[in-house]
Amino acid sequence: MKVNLNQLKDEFKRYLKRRNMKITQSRLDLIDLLASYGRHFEVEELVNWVASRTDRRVSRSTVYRTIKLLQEFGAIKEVIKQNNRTIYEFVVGKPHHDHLVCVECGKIIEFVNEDIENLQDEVCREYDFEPMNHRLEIFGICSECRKQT
Amino acid sequence: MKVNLNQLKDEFKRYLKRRNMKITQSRLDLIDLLASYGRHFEVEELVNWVASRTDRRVSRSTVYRTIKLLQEFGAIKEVIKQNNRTIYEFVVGKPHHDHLVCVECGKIIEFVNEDIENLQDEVCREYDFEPMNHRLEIFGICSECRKQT
DNA sequence: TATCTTAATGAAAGTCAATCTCAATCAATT
DNA sequence: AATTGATTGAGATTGACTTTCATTAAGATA
Ligand SMILES: [Mn+2]
Ligand SMILES: [Mn+2]
Ligand SMILES: [Zn+2]
Ligand SMILES: [Zn+2]
Repeated sequence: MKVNLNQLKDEFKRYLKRRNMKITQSRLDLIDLLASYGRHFEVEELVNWVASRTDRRVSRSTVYRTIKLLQEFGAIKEVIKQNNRTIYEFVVGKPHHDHLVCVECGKIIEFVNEDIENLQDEVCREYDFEPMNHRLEIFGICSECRKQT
Repeated sequence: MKVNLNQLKDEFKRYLKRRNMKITQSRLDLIDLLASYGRHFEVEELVNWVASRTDRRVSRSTVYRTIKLLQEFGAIKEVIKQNNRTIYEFVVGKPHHDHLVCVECGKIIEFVNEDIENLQDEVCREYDFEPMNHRLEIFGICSECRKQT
């Protein structure tokens, strides 16, 4: 699914205004970068990536702060928590999905399953629980890793 | 579901033997303690709890090492990963289940849903992925917290 | 039982992701 | 342009977890 970046940035600007926050260059740069990044990422990875683009420096602090902000805005999500590491994903324009994680090679497989989603909603209704977000991680061994001896 | 503690400990002892590991007092103490603990827990909580039982000291290092060992043995599982904290559960004698987590009050609600489990297996088959374990966390607001204000 | 081998332990140091502090800077309003 | 207040960067700090290594204890052997 294609996203209109300008439209996204406008929404983000409005979001910042609503929260009495300032529209800074760092924030716009990061949303730009993330929109084009195209894979799951860790924060430290992003810090280095931003640092390698010499045209503008964004500190580690700001990257962490902006990641949190973009989560609240809804543009990114924590999708995998494993070994004290957090893997994020830019989700704008992507339908919701969950993940299979190979514990051997680290490969991440995405899957969409509406039936599971619906059953989750049913469970929440049963417990009068208002779901905000969820994370389903299935850890195991991918087919390629199983082939190797 | 009731578990026979002695039987569990015997299995654990055999498990240790198989791995050429020693049956130590710390290890037996911890499995004893966990079997009677009866709620979700964090490691630090356990460290303190063990420390408060003055009859025997078990160091933080040993608690961490044993937690990992008991995970491999299959007696405990990481069930919630939130805000850089890990919540564990003693699972012997409990049917598999997943969790609703209230982001307001921290309450944890357990639920069992065979349909979701089966659909997960289907997804894994579809991707030729061999699942080892999974974690489904649904974050939201519980009914009590929604009532307030 | 005494002896021997080797794994386990505890205390402290180390690691690493994430957060905090605070002076300097920048956005936005007037 | 001046003012106000949020944001930033650098480095310090936190907190969960791991590692190191000298000492202790399990358990095999005689
Ligand atoms: Mn994904
Ligand atoms: Mn549980
Ligand atoms: Zn793999
Ligand atoms: Zn609640």
